Amino acid sequence: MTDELVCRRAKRERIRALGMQPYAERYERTHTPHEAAQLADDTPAVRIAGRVIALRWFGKLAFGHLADCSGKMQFALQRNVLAERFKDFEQCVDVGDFIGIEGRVFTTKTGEKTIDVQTWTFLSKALRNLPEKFHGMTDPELRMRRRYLEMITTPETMARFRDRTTIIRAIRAYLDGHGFMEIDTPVLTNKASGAMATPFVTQYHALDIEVYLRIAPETYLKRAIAGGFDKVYEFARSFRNEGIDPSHLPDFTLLEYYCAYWNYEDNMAFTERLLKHIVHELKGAYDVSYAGTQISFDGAWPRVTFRDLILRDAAIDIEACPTRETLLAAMADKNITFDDMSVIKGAGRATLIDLLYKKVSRPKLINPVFVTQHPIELSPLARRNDTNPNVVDRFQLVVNGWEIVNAYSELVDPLDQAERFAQQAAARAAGDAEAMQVDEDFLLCMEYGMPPISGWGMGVDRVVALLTDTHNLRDVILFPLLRPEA
RNA sequence: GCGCCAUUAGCUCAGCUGGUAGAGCAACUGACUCUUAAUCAGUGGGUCCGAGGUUCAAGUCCUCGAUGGCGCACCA
Repeated sequence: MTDELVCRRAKRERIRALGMQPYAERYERTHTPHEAAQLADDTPAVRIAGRVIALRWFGKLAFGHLADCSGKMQFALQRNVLAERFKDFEQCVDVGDFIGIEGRVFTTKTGEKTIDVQTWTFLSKALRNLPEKFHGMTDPELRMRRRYLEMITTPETMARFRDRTTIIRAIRAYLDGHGFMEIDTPVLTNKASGAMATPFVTQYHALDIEVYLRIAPETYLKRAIAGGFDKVYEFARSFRNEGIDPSHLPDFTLLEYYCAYWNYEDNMAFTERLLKHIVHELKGAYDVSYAGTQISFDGAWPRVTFRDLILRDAAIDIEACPTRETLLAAMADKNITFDDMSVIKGAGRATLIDLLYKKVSRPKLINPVFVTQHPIELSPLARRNDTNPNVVDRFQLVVNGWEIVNAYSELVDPLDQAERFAQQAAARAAGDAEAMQVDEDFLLCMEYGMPPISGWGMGVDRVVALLTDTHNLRDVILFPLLRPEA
């Protein structure tokens, strides 16, 4: 054990010996530190509580700061005011401890509002030192493993998580204000459906079955529409058994909503209004700076089809390439290659289109753009376009090269849905772990009838990262998953 | 999964071509009634990520492993 640990444990006993409780039960506050720092001089009997984050001793005088989530306030201890209790403080209180203080407000020579402590109460002993105050914590592993320390030492971190809550509240308020109803659907499910992703699997002992953590709430929210609700949403914590990187988490917040009688164009219009509102609520403007580039949410957001986008960026017309082979030939003709060419080996035409899009187009989409009319093979739950049966009525909102929103006119034709599931099942049998599982229960629901629907999924963590200029999704969630410490 | 990089005191980091383990902050002792990265004097603190290897000698070089970061791939 280090010196510090030994010493702090000894102080914990000294606190008891002096008749105090090292872990007190409660403390009656009159103000937060932030509020108290606004009070007029000579306001008496101000009581605040918090963590001691700094202490400076001058023999018979000491200054320190007490902080809570509202902010911090300076306090002064004087021996000629506190008498014996001055020495007790010196012997018992360390940076990191929680204390309550009561005193009178004054302003120091340097102009800082300060509480002249008349009495103090020990609240809770910290047995470990806080990280160094000047550099704070920079080791990314420690910052994530002990996020609470980063929160204490880094105000920007606190601000970021406050912004996250502000954004989520604003979204919720907007949806509630537009007639949507927040509902809850299962996390443990029989079928991992609603997206193409590898699920987490676990065992449910009571029913003796395998269950899947949801990868998306989609099919349940649609069941709720079938049941008669016309506008529903859920902030759905979803789980995907895939890699962790700066834009992917195994455990992330997927907001989905569904609205009866809308098509994807109604949905696009609403999406644009919703997101502009959120950006403005948080930033007070429509411009956002991200990693040094300016992103503008202002003006009407462009809408471009998959076909036009690839035509523009790669000079390939995907409609003129109806097969995998013709498309590969066109790509070869334009000298389009991938770092790892093995990815195109087993890829069908639709997957190739998707790869092409991610390679040549998506990284260029910085300001918000709606990308529409995706290949049908990539969209097993989306409604087929009425004029072109090879594409679906779908859009993705792309910002900063990230897919933020994925939406479509929902497929509500049970026979078409059954066919799409069959295609997915075939792909799955052929070894595609991410192909969708057949969800008979969802099909049954659809057979009883669903109205026209358009719905939507949004990566909340990505939106928060974008609006807070955060470059790794693990820094917009408080406690990311890491391997256990050795 | 693959590649590159990192890991030294509680925290932030130095430690060159191999030669007795260092600093700042934090801690401890003392001085100090207006400081705020307080200051000054002194003291203690190390499984140099782990296991092997090369060498007279390894924090340093080599191999394997652990954890983390970044990039690639998969994916929102």
